[in-house]
Amino acid sequence: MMQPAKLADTFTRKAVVPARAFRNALLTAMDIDTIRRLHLQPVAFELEHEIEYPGTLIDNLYFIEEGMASMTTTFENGSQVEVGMFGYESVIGVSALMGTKRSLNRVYTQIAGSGYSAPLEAAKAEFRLGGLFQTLALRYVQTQLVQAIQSAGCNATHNFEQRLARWLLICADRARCNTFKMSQEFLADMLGNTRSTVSITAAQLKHEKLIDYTRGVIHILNSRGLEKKACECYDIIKHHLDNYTQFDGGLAD
Amino acid sequence: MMQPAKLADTFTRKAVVPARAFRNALLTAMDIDTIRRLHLQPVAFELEHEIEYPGTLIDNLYFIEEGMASMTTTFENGSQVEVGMFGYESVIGVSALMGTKRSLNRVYTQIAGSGYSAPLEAAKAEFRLGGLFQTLALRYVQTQLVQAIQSAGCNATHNFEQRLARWLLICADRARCNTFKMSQEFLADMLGNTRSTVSITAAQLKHEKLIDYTRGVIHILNSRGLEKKACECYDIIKHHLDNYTQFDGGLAD
DNA sequence: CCGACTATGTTGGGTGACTAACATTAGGCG
DNA sequence: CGCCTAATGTTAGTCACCCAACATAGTCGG
Repeated sequence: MMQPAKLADTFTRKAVVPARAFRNALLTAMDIDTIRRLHLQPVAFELEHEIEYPGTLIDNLYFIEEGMASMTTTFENGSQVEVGMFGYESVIGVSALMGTKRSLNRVYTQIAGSGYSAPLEAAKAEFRLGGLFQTLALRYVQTQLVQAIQSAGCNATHNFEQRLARWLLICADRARCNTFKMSQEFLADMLGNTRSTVSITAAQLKHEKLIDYTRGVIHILNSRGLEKKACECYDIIKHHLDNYTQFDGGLAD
Repeated sequence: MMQPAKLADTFTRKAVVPARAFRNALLTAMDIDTIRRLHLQPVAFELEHEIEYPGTLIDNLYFIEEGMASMTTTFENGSQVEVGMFGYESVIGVSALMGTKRSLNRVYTQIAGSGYSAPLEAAKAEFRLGGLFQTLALRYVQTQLVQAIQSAGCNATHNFEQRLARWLLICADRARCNTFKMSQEFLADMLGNTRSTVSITAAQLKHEKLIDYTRGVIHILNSRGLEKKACECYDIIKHHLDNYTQFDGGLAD
């Protein structure tokens, strides 16, 4: 009832609808019975909407279909750094399945979009069954771990241009969109650098016609070229994010 | 038979031995039946022994009782950075329970010690039961994620002295030992900096009587003082590593 | 006791990024 | 249309750290 017209049919008429009616990678990989047991509710993610906040009880899992969200840590000195990105491939709140009741980091919408929520209890019950949902959730956690590990190394070794290029590419991949609203101030925060540094580096990329931007709207013009600027971390993270729902020839081998 | 005298009794005589005969936090938290089903075998971890290597099939889980191991990523430019530490609180190879068949990162012994191995199949079977072992393993994965996330942010914002102090403290905690063999060259590799930087910073800490060292042996003289030098990341990581096996008043609340 | 080696100290020059200003421009809005 | 504000450009001075090289000093095997 609260679902968009087409998807509502999936539930109310109990039609055998192909799972790919979903735009979220995890939901797409699940069978219709699992989906039904998750009691999904459509959600809109408005810009800057806070999906998780440190110390708050996790009561829902969120599956993003459109848009992008960031996970950040805030330090005592006030600086915040992004430590994970969530797009259509993601489920937010899995740490609640891992034994943590409260959010550890802030997660909030960077690119407005939509998705579904699932009550934590339903998700937990489904997880306990040990079936496909558990398998997928665990594989996603593993993917998140890969992201964090790679970021840790990347932040310690790669220069700002490489990291900026990587960030833009991953963002575009997660949001399935080459244009997004995002000020330089914002990018500086995400990458843990200053705005003046962003300004200089972004200008360089713009000059090389790899990206374009004006007043808070970034456009990726040449992803191939940008990939050459980015560090290897992009390929590694992308590979995991793209393939973790695949069971043949994928990451499990 | 391959087990040390005292522990061998635990198995062969089927005596009701308190779980705290173990020195590993996870094993300590498990009941004797679970332990038995894991088919543990004692292992010695010699210095620089490679426990995991990227691309290699994971066929055992390892529980460290004494000593310390590091997980590192190696980049195309040849530099390697540490992205996780394993001590008595750890189990190595959990990613195999999460759906990855092959190691993604290198894990090797930094401080020689000992522990137990469990055949992957036994561990998987136990995990599938959905009992205490699954709960603990998942909570440990969550802990690893916290470590990686915190490191990612830390590497992006905190200076070298803070990170060195943090590293030394965590190392000492993991190995339950204030003295360990570790050259400055090595520390430089772990922290993704150069040896000359380590030399200067370590000399400073030595001058302030917080640590002492000679030719590859580091001694922590004043952990309190060192904590003041370290960034907040130390407290956060320590808190998770120390408490994740606790079910009351711990992290789950 | 003597190399040889390993671990540490030290330095000078270079650079990427920071801080803290101030300058400029594009859009939104009345 | 013109003001206001948010976004971006730019600069000078500074700092942390890198690189590469060389200096020194314990330690170990012969």
